[in-house]
Amino acid sequence: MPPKGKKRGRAALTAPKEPDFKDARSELQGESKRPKSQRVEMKSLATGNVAETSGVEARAEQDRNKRVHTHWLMKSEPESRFEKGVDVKFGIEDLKAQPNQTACWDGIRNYQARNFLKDMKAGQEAFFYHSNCKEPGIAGIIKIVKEAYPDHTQFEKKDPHYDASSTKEKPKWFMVDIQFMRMTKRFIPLAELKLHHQAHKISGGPLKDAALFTRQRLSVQPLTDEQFAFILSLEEEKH
DNA sequence: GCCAACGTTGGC
DNA sequence: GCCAACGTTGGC
Repeated sequence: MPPKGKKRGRAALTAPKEPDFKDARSELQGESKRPKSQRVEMKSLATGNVAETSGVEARAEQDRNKRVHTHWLMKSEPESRFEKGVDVKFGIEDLKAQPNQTACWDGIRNYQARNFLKDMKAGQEAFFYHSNCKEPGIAGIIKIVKEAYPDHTQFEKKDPHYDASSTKEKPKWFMVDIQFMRMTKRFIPLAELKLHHQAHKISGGPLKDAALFTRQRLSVQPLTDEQFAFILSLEEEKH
């Protein structure tokens, strides 16, 4: 099962300071747009009933455990691009070619994306999204088959995503294993999703606040049940 | 290849 | 702790 991972994803090559977890919380509820004072209050509410634990990390983990993200969208690049001499290409066809059609999702070096990886539960489904390519959009459906564990590439000096500031005792970056489920019945282009997003902003439809548009650069993002179902329904349309 | 969006860094 | 400069993401 443990797949041999392929390099993928784009991420900061530098090693940023440990982040601010509050911004990673409740993105879909638009919490980050609240005034600071309100955010602080929510934070203490969220942590007030956990007297035992302390520390930003532990609280953030508990906050995440309360969240109910059921579906995901994961971006990967299907066309060759070299990062520190290494090709980071990993399209859905590359996933299909892996042993067991399974791979580890390594190379994520953004805290918010990492936190979403940690939220993932085995069995949950995600869209496999092709980014930074001729035609960006959703190509297929994958399933989480192994929950978050340390990303080994952070310790490998030659890896484009090596992070000198991380230790095996306290790894900074995590990955999950995912397995190919199926191609979508047709490729669903970003341009089409964007049209729905625009329409839904007016009608109040499910893509109104989809992270794909509101968190433009996030490479691992949650979808609500409604968003996932809506996008799936687009498969049936003729184009 | 351009460049808007946006996350991170570091000076103050 | 603010915020300008910088670097990356990723569509077009």
